[in-house]
Amino acid sequence: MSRKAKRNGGDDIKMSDIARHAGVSPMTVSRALRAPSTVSEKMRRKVDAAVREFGYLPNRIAGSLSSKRSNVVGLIVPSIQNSLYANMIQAISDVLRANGFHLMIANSGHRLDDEEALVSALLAQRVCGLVLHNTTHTKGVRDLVAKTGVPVIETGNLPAEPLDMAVSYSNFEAARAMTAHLGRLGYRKIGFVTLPLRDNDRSEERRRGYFAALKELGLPADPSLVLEAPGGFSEGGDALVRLVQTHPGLDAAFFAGDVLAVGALFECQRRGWAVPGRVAIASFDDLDLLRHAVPTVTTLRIPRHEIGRRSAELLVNRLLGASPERIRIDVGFEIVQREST
Amino acid sequence: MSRKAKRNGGDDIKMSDIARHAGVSPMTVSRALRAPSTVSEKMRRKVDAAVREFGYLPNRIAGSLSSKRSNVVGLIVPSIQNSLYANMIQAISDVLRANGFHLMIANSGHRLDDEEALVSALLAQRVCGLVLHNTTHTKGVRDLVAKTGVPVIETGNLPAEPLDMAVSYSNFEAARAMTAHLGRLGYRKIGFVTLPLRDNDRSEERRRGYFAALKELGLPADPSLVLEAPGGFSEGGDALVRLVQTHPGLDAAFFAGDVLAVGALFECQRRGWAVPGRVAIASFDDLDLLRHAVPTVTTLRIPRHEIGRRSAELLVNRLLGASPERIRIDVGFEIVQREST
DNA sequence: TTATAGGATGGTAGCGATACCAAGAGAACG
DNA sequence: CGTTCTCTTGGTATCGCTACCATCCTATAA
Repeated sequence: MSRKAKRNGGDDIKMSDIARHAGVSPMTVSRALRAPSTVSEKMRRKVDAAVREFGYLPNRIAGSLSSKRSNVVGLIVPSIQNSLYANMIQAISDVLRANGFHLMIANSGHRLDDEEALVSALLAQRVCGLVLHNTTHTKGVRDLVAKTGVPVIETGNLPAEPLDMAVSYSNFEAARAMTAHLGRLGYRKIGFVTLPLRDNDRSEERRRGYFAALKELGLPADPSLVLEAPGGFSEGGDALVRLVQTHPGLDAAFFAGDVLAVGALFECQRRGWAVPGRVAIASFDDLDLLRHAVPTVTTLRIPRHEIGRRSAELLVNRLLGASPERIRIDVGFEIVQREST
Repeated sequence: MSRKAKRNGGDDIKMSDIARHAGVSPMTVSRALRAPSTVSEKMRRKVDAAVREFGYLPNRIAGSLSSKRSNVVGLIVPSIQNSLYANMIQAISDVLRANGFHLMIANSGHRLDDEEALVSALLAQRVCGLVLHNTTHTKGVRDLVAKTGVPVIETGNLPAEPLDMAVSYSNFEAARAMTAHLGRLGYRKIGFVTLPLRDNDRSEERRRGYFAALKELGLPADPSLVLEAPGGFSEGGDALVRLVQTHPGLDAAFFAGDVLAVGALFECQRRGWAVPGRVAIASFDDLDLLRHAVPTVTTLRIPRHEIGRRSAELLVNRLLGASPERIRIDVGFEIVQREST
């Protein structure tokens, strides 16, 4: 009673069966299915008829082995449970599907070692391309990528030296721009709440951007204005409360994660703190929610969908024959000024 | 310059190479990797050394073809862009990974024809199991599943007659329970806002549940109290406003989608309508957001994570040898009474 | 000691498709 | 009318691994 027994529900029609029943050679069946234009009308009709009659499903595993070509792309995200990745995944999935590719998804849980294990596993499955939502990798990952030569897209941040291709925005620039924006609006005591920094280059970059902007604004860099919080609504609220308590003069808070920002906003509503009267709130990433909350929340719009789309397009082009070259695309970002600041 | 050329970054070490370098037969390598206990300590060490030296990655495509066994499970969801599926996907992904399986994800965009095309495609990839977030299928899907005999999990709703295995809650019962709950709280004019009904048995079931509850409560079934809205915050707000305008006596609104409910809540905040003073709001699905919004929102807690986990567990058990049997698991739901009602 | 079982290895034959080359059938040409 | 060229079609040899069976070796029993 192996898995095998289960898979064969008694059918398992193969190409040679179709060929026999259609009165043609297996090669003709193969061609009729993959490149109909190379086969005469008559043959194609015979094959199509037999395929329909038996409900034949070509075995892509065999096809891939034989052609040394696969149509599955691997994607590794830190967490599936995050709507921010969802937009990107959707876009990738759509572009791939339109080009006959499939998507294998795995999540690394923000752990670099797990990323390496997953890259290995996906490569063993012989994926034809890889999308990594991460730009710092273990040596193992770099070696594997180099050795196998699979096309790789890195995203989530703009690496100085991409493994292969990168499509992203700069977390550093985005955080800097938002902080500068707050400064321009007249805020002088700006708190910063970051997601965990460990194993996460994105968070680290954002924090650097925040400090860079403070410097440019001529504001003091006060480390006690920076709080690290795990994701979640409550954590955002808690962080804001702590900041306000330790810094009575705080006039704005920049949250490097949209859920944190919304959590903070709710906390303000609960406590009756006017936003932005008592404290201004700025967020990172344009969650739909932020446009509808009361007040609406100032944030950075990151073109997540575009990132996904362009990543998949680059990958597909390469798989379809484009010559390999290091590409680094900066999709940029946009500050969306709303009521909360 | 085929894709092939790209894939061979110059390496492509195969099992026989490892065997040669380790001074053993290919079969021993195969066994050392897949069932180390069937190989002597000495052999295993030789093999491991060679594997590490060359950075050998077994070719699972070849393995699958040869063994007629695959370790990839296919998942089809209506849309990836929905945090509600995200919880389930995460759970599935985790369980599968812990058992050495991988996940191929596709989205049907709520179109049954697309679902069929995807089932075909995934079956052609020879996935060893299928999870469908949908319980009404085309004949084509039913035939394919029957013919190939792949284990299938249906979820998203409790089908009367599952294709194979089903893990879900009852949309009908859930909607009925919430409507009854509102009735018990004393609300008498309860609006209902549903997601699009077309090709979506879940929405349809929820609506039936709403009407069933009204009947039990002895309340009139007024079709004009039911509004169909595409998903989205704005649509939720719009729907509520329309309901209130056409039914001045409306005292509660039940939204069959969490985003709609939150949109309505924001609209109330904007208009200064007290919730639940002016109108009570109830939601479907326990988005984290609802627990933190102001006011917190009464809703139905659907154990999405558990659904994913149990689905994957059932699948894995079957793949590991459990005998096939129709299984239908009702994971239930829970009413979470909060401030909004 | 010889017989016998059982565990560890190796050899061989596929898995179901595709690549590549050879062969046959017409069409176009001088 | 034969030759060359192009378009279709078919045969054969893999692709890289695993199933299955044969073989061998060592340990235990008789």
